Amino acid sequence: MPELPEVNTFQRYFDGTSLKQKIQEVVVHDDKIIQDISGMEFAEKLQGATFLSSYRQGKYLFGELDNTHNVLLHFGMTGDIKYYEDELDKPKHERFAFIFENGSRLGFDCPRKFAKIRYLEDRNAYLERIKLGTDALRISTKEFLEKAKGKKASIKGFLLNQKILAGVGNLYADEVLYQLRIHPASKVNKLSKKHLTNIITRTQEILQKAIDRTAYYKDYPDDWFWQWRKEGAIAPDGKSKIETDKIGGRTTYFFPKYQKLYV
DNA sequence: TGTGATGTTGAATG
DNA sequence: GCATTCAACATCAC
Repeated sequence: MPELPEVNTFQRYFDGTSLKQKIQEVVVHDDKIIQDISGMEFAEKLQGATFLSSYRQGKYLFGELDNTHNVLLHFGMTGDIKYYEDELDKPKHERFAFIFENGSRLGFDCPRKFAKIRYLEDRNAYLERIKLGTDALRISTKEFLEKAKGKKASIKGFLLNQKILAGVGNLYADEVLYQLRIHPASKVNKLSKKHLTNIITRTQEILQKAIDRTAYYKDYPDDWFWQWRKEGAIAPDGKSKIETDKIGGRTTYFFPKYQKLYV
């Protein structure tokens, strides 16, 4: 699920449900995804605290507490949050939940347990330490071009690198390169300044449109790539067949006849 | 039944 | 030292 538009949608949901209510208790069913401290310590730190606001950078969502500390929610591949009152609505793979004073809960669901939850006293120090890149929606063309300079990596791998820009994942990277007819294995240093400018501009347009549609794929424009992004697909021109390859470490879908390779 | 998945990390490699 | 690649993590669905 969660790339930048999905996490942005989670953020709105979090803001709309979980701010400004005191956390009465935290229940932890499985503390595998809680980093550095035990589930019990996590619960103790949060008991009695209140989320006042949130901050998102790329796929990283931070709940900002009234004591200036932060809770980092990173959703991994299968993380999700759900606010509910009735126990019957508890998500199937809930790993922990905040219980608020009004009795409602914010449950964190995660079947695959690749999510990472952290209690952070100093958010900026953490971001500095992991060298998380500028948010993909906020990066300037200038900074993007600067970071691209001399890079020999594939454009796909470059876009996926969260230290370069934060927020683009496997699906949206394929989407951008399809829309611009650029082969994902093209080398960054073989792409023109014009290409690179188009890439960052189109990336931002796509992410923004996805956000406007609350990351709900069925509402995306008809000509977007995601619906062809599967084995056996035939391009809209009715001729070229889809191909998959491992590029930038991830399974990549593209139309080799339609997307030009620059190497 | 085996395979791969909307992600990240640290170790290995060049 | 730097840039880049790859296996590993845990579970589920096709």
